[in-house]
Amino acid sequence: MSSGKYDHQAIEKKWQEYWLKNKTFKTELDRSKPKYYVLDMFPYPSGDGLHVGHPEGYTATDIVSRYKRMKGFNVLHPMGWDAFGLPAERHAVRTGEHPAIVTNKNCDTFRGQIQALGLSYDWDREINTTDPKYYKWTQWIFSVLFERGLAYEVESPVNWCPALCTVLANEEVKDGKYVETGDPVEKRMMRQWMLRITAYAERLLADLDDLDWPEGIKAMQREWIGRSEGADVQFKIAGTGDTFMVFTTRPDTLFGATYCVLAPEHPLTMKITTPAQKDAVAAYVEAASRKSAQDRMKEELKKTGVFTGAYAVNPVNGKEVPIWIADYDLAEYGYGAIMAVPAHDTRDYEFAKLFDLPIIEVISGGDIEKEAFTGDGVLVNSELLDGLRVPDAKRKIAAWLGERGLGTATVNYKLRDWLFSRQRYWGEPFPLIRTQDGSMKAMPLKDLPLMLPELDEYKPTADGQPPLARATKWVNTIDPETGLPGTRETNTMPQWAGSCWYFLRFVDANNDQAAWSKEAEAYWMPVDLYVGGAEHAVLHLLYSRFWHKVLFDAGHVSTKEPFQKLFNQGMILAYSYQDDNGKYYYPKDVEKRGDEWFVKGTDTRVNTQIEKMSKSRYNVVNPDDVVREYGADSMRLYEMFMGPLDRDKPWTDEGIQGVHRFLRRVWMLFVTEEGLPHPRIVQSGGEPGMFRELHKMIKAVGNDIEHLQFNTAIARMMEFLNAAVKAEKIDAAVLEQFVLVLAPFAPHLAEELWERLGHHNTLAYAPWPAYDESLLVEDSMEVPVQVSGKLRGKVVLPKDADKDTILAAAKADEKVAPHLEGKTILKEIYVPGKMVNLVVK
RNA sequence: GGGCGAGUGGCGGAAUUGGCAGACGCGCUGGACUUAGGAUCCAGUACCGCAAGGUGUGCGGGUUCAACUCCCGCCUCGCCCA
Repeated sequence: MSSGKYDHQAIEKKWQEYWLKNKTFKTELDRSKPKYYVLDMFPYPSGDGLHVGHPEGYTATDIVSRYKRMKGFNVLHPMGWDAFGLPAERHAVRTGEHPAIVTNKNCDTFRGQIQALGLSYDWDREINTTDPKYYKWTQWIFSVLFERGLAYEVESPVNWCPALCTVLANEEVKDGKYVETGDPVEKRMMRQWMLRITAYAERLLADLDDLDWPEGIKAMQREWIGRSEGADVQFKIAGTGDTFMVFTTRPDTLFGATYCVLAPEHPLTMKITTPAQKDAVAAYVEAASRKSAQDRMKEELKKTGVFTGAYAVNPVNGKEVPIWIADYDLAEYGYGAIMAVPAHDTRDYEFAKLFDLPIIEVISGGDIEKEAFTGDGVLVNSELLDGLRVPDAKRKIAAWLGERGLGTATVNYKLRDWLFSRQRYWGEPFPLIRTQDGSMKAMPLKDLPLMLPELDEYKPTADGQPPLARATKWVNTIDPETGLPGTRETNTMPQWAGSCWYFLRFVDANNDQAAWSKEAEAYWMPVDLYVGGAEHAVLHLLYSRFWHKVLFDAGHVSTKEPFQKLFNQGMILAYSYQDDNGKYYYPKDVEKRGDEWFVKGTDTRVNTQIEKMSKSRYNVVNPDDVVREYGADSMRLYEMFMGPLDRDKPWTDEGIQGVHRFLRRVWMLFVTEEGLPHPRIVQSGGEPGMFRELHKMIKAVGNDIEHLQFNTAIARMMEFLNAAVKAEKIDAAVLEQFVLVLAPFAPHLAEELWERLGHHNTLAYAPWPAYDESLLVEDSMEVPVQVSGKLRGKVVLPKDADKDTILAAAKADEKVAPHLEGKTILKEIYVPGKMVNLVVK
């Protein structure tokens, strides 16, 4: 490396090897230092390799990690693989190859790509959710849940995806399709494992308050949990002994209930339907079973329903009201039955208008001829409630119902229990044995892990059972404790399981006695900074919080929440090029002529737009190419310089050239064309102004890193460089400190320059430079002068000039004076050091 | 319909508490050095205007000596929930 060129490939290879060989970023438990735990959402290692979106969050956390190390923190910064998942299983079904083989290959690819970015992970803590040494503990945590009564089996309507031969959680289904693949999803009754997350609804909601998370994410979780206060009210079915329960947030409007609605899945639906209505109701139920919950909510706009012929008795006044079946009432919410008060509920109002059902006003204040009135008002037509306002009426009617055993005040949640089983091979087996007498028990820790059996084929069986059913020897086992024959569960856990606790494994990743030690957990937890995409706003973050709280209750962890501060990086978008027929073109195949874009060498005009990167849009940027051409330091710097971390922003090739140029200019600040130390570096003296530039920059960059504002931090370094290249001579101490400030951002280049400045050890643990506030003060100040709010001139004065001096100078300024001519000064405002404003008439 | 977020030059974006709008970078224009430039360096670059000056942070109002920033009413886009 004797040449004077900035050879990013050689420099980056050299330092990446150095860091790995010397285990520079290996972290030990060290109580003499304050800890800082910085975590990335670990990736699913797909066959496509890393995407430029991944390094965005990873670079941000890496900068924070490197900065915190220099600030004297003991930093835990680990990486691993969320490696169970469908693509590997599909590959196995196709090829017969064990999914572990392709999974491990993909992990190797990801690791290599991540190491090529110079990220400072402690690779001794790498984890892989598919490793039996890892999933042993996932199974153990499941048994903790099981033993605490939080896991149960149920026969329930599930989202069945025929294309995948598996069920999906509600959260994974949108618009009747699997969100990941777009395959259609239908309803089917199946035996399933559920986790009782609803038991934690209240705490999952309440504990959000103390977290340093984006408000939007907290709002989404609150929305998802969906707490509402109201009452359970019992309705009788006229002429029979049957009753059904409804939950309502508006028991005060009971006197306005003019009909009831049962969900198509409600157990009474067919039972109460009169013979005349049987056919219509049956057809309706059948049609509803084909739609997903999301579809049904969407279709509220065009409401549908059918009359059962039966009537319910309103418990408050004994009036009979018709019972309808409609799919705007979902079986999964509340009791699958509602009382409808069209006068005061928008959806009920629309339904009543459509089917010509009566509308009775019970709260005055609106105009129910026109629309439902949902606001507060005074009760009318409600006997004992007349004259009360809504909140008082709610209290009174709840008490009234309670006294008569007709209802109770209750809290209801939208959150449902978590459907926790999948009909797949490539997931964690449930550590359970069902013995002949039908009882179920969790396997003891000493018998874990329960390994996945080897199979000849990974397809579901011919009769539709999950792939694990093929392993008959594995399924039919002997309970080692009782010696009785038993069977194993053939479902596996969903992909969320491994990611629900991986942050805990990182604190003690190689422990084979326990999932983690108490000491390590107490020292490292909670995660101080967790960075990832907003797409995990609800699912992963809610599931992890739930497991963490269970582990907290069981005494296994010491904090009630896992992630103290959360930050969501934005998406990296890219330009795409599409002709009028919708066909996409690669960026290399289009060119700009004037203001328009064309397919190269043709007259085919293309439209440009900024979109999410995807293979089908031909606009994916491959990080390997970027690293090869510009280097990892340029890649890191560019992704941080593009804009605020939390915002979506488009990738441009010119942009990365800009930061690459910056790094090259930094190189040339230190190294001559011959590869020698630049003569501007002097041991003493040098341009005195550079000290102030340096200290200004140190202060600004440190502050920006603390606030995750990397784009402005980089701008500050660019300003410093612009000043430095103009200086004849610069003190070596100034440049040395500049290298340290640059190090978290462009660590390879910084290490190389640090070595060339005569150091023999890595700068990873060199102290972050301190800035001297007294050096930041300028001797003179420039004060802008406004006349009636308009900028007219500027005066330069010694920094200790007093108000009178400044005002006098302002009035005398040659640019300002003409604007005062012939006017009266009404007011003189001086904001110290900032501004003069002379208000004239 | 509700909640959250965003809207600033040709482009990405800056602007601690209201105090010089456009930092920094890209692009573009002109120039220097060059066989060459996609290297490097210098100068310029919000808009209108020859200039003096005027106008400008999605739109319309308001508060203030002073508003990208605060308040009221709208518009557009994104996400989430209905």
